[in-house]
Amino acid sequence: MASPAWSRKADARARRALRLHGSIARDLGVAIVSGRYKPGELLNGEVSASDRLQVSRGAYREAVRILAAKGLVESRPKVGTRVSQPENWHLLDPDVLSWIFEFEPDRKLLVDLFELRNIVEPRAAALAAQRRKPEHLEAMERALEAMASHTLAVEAGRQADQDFHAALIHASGNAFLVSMISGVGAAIAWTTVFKQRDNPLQRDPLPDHVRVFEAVRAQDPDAAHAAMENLVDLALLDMTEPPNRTR
Amino acid sequence: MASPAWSRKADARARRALRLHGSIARDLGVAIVSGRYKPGELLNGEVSASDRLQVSRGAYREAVRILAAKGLVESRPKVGTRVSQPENWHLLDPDVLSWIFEFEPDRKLLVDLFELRNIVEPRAAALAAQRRKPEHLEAMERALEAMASHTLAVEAGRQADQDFHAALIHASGNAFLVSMISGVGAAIAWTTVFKQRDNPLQRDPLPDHVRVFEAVRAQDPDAAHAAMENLVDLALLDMTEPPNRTR
DNA sequence: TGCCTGTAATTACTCCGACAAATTGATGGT
DNA sequence: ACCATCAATTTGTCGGAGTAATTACAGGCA
Repeated sequence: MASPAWSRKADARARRALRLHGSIARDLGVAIVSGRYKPGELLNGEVSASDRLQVSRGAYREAVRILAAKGLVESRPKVGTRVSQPENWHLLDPDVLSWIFEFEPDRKLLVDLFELRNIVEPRAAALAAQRRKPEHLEAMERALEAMASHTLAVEAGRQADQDFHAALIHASGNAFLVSMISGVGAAIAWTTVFKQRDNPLQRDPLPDHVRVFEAVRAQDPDAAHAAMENLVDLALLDMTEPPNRTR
Repeated sequence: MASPAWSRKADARARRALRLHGSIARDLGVAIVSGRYKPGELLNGEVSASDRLQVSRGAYREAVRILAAKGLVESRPKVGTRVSQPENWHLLDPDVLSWIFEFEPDRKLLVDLFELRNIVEPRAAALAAQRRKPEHLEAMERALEAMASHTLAVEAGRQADQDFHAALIHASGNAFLVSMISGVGAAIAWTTVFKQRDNPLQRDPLPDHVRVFEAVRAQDPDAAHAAMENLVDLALLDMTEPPNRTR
């Protein structure tokens, strides 16, 4: 729970970048999604809360506005600000997603996320195979090359992985898919950090990606669908396989 | 609690419910998603903007925080608050969705939304067929009865339609699907209002829903998938068929 | 010329203190 | 017992003042 020394500086930098109200929102947000504030629970009044946090009432109010915009809380005059029921949370909001997977790799939610990915990405790949334009192929190819030269163990490699999926989704031409997957991809990449640290991946994920790319380039929707389904399934296995069963 | 009609009074009530900062956020939000403020454009400074709107800087700032939380704008010191690129908008946020479809039934986005629904809902129905519990079946059955007694022309009927889909998604057991479809369903229901007004639906959508329900009750994933796919396809046809080609 | 550094100006950010509005719960009257 | 009214509490709104950060420009240096 104590933040390691290496992260203290990064924390401070992040806090400044988030502008106080943002960092307050983040702190309250993780407290909510991690269950420290339970649904239905009433937060402290604005005056006492802002006083306890040593910030002005305005800054605290802006933080609450952010959380309310993401469906985490609801404030009403006279009654106060209470934590919303989880079914009202905007789980696909990139910030909420990051707050969830930043500290709490909850098993159920992780499985649900991959289930969603398994539903959406194969179909997106099929659409991409039908609609992809030359620039999409170029972007995907660049990402594949970057994945080949780096690895998932380093930041650049994970970024390339994200870039590949992002380019593919863009090629699908559906604005909602683009909006959804950008945040989901970031959350998955975040969990990959832990995964790589605890139980480094042996299998090379590059061939799976190449197969998807080939199918998209060949304008074969069914093959793209199958290849992407296979990729996501394997990724889930990689993520959930028991830690370090060396043998 | 049916809203009698669009009235000035209802608007005023809604404004009060949104608490000024919420109504400002809504106004700015629709202005952005409708293109009146273009991506990359710089909004007026806080002082001039709040002065022009005749509100305090605090209220305006809270509105901007809401929009920033939904990815519509980005504000930085010294440069100001600028409209984000559309690919950064949180399109699946319920508020953003409602702002988009409240005034601008953009053809492309509507098709994209149904495409998303076509991807997600059949698979969700299949999952529901595997995981549904008695309470889910009861909720779906109640919704079907309500759909039968009312019609899509009245608010109660549309609500029942939404309830049916919501119950089915809940039965899928995937938290992210639940979070996504709640807002999507509301947006689609909103477009249905226009649709019903301009070109009333002849076909009775109830049998399609019943087929989905039967498949889920029978725990037949494939049948549920097919029935739901058929339902969504027909719904899109109903929505996009040429207006009033009576003959 | 080209790059680097320091500085100034602009803008959002934060704070403070006060009052208004709304809703709940109690209180009093019928 | 019921209804209307009032008071208290909490969020909502307001205005102004000062702070911090970032850009852009100017100047020095190679």
